[in-house]
Amino acid sequence: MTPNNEQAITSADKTFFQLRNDIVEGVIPSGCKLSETELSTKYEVSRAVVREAINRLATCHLVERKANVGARVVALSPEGLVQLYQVREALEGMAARLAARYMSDGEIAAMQGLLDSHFNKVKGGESYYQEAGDVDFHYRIVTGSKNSHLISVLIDGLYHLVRMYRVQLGMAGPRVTTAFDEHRHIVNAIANRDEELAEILMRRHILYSKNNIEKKLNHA
Amino acid sequence: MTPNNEQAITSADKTFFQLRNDIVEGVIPSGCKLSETELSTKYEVSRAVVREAINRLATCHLVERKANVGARVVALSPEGLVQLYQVREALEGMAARLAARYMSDGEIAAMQGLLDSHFNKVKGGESYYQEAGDVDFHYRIVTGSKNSHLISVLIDGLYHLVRMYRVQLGMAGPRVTTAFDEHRHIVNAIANRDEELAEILMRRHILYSKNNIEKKLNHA
DNA sequence: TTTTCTCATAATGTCGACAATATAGGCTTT
DNA sequence: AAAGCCTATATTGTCGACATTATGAGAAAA
Repeated sequence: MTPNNEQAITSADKTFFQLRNDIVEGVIPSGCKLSETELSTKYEVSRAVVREAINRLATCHLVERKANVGARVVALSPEGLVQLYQVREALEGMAARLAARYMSDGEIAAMQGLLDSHFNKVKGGESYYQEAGDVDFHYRIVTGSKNSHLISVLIDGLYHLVRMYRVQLGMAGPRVTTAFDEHRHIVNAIANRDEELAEILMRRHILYSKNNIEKKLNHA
Repeated sequence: MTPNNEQAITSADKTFFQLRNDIVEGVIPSGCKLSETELSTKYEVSRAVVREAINRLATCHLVERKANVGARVVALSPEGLVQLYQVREALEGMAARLAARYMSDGEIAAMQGLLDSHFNKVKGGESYYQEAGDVDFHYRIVTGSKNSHLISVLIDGLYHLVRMYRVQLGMAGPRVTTAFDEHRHIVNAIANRDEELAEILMRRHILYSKNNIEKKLNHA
């Protein structure tokens, strides 16, 4: 799953996390209307809490809100997926560039070690680690950029949408070993402090990933 | 001012716009604590609407919220400005690329006309049009990308922070004619449907702009 | 039968009150 | 006098009730 280092303080936090998970996992289906009263009875909290949770979901682009009408879970579409990956390409490309500039030698070494361990596990046939490893890799690059805007937009926002597409469109997909090679090349560029190359490789990595998903969509 | 095509439906909308403007313009100073009770009496609305407004400000990164403590207006810093422009470079670069791909011939022609009229007005000495023209130009590129994520992150989010830095650090600045040339080159690339060049030029344009601001900050 | 208007209903928006939490100031203790 | 604890107070978090708005069913008119 997603590494959950965010912890719920208030009741609204908890409700937000639960709702977000239910939406990403498809328990609450795409396009579904979110009734405040209904959810408040279901989750056993007041409407104010549900309202705040829904507002936060809206900032993640997981739901869309209309004044005096209500909120609906975002509709998944091929165009939406393309747009999502266009933004990922821009932001994560920059994140890789900044990671090459700002990550400490220790952080880079840790990331290299991570790749090794994931590679061994995947080689041993544990397909679970493919997804988890990919997620972990991208998280480290983004946080390595030390850019608070990049971190919040990607980790608090877009990544949940990415996961939603993956889960609901059944993206377990191959592309395992090739993706690993791409990860390895990116980390090498970062280790060499080659900002330009790191950005280019990350952008191509995401572009390939998008093409792969699009191909599946069209075949289905 | 900012072209305000967003209209307030609910009371929370109105309060949000007022608060946002007061923060950007510095009426509520950077770093200031936002008391819910205080603001609710000042703006003559209930605490619930102030709360919702503050939450929305938090999603714009104009205030920072801590559970059980409250919200403070974001602190402006040289590092924050650098990070802001790093993200702008990535996102607006991609926006220019997509604008070259998706903008209609009519939209491009309109943008060229806009540049002409702004050039004439600035040549006539109306310095107000420098800022307004720059804002308008960047808005058109972003909306021209037809990418809803780019549009919302930039226009609903980062641009208000950009304006806040401009206003409060006194960025009226020269760089008028050179910026105009850069705008012209970018539009030409878009008109030629040269995605690669449009992105590169936009990124350099924003990079120059950042360097210019940094220079001023260091001199002050 | 189709269209339009009206109204009932159910949802969202707003409000004031209460509960839970953080913080500052004073008090005790060493 | 300094440090730590504790209480008073003010702020945020949560709640249920009321106000306002959108929407669909049904009646009336063409």
